[in-house]
Amino acid sequence: MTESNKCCPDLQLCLPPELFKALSDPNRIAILAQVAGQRGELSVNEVAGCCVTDLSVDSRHLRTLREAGILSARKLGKQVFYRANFGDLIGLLRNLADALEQCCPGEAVVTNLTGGAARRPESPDK
Amino acid sequence: MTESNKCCPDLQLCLPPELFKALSDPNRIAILAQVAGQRGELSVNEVAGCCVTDLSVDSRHLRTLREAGILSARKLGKQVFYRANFGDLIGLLRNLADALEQCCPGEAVVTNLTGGAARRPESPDK
DNA sequence: ATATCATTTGCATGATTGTGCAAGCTTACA
DNA sequence: TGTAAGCTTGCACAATCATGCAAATGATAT
Repeated sequence: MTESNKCCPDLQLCLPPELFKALSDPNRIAILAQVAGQRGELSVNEVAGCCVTDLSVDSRHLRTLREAGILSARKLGKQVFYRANFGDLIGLLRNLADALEQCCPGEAVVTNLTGGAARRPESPDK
Repeated sequence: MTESNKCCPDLQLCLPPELFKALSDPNRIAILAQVAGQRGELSVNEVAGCCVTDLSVDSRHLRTLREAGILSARKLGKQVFYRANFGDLIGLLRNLADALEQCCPGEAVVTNLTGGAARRPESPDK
């Protein structure tokens, strides 16, 4: 490549692979939805109640989500309570959406306004 | 769990693990940023120019991103041109952010308004 | 047809990951 | 103190994945 990243050189900064990796497992998504769907916080035991996997597995998934900044944890007696870090995650998603939108806006925002002419054949598929 | 997902039972639908898995690799992120940073479209060769990995590897990464709906491809002669599906991705991210925001808004949006009392020690860390 | 360019695919390999079980650790309680 | 509850960690194993090389496919040009 002679010229690279003309219009949004730091788009990569909005796309942390570690975050997406934390969200790339179906069981972790189920756990996240479980925690996020609760008003307050959930203990490891409560979270594990909705999973078919071993409790130790769920504990590890919770740890992964916490280390990714998606959940936060609080120890209370014998139990550890998890809750969703909504604010951080929402902010990150909005930032990412905005960054993508500002990146070559001609392609981004007005997909439906370009009319049928701009439509292209999807997926060569072999 | 006796009761599950009180306030947002279908949050999981906004969190497709396959999409996040496609975004979970640093090299794929670099490729995505490369394609997204371009005004138009990029051939496989052009994309590969910015990567240290083998061209066949980049071809596979592009395929992964295409199958995740993040990129779309168009064959032109011998070459295959990729471009970012900005609209779809932006919409998905915004939907997800909105879903999270509407999910237990007391916890989500006004994190700073709850005062210091609700603050909890982060990360038990062992 | 032959050669060349652009891309994809088959295969092998090393690394990472998700999982379950058992053991360990921390806290609460008798 | 001892015992149990709640959670984490060590270990092993199977599965997935990222990677590079070589071969194959598709398309254009000679």
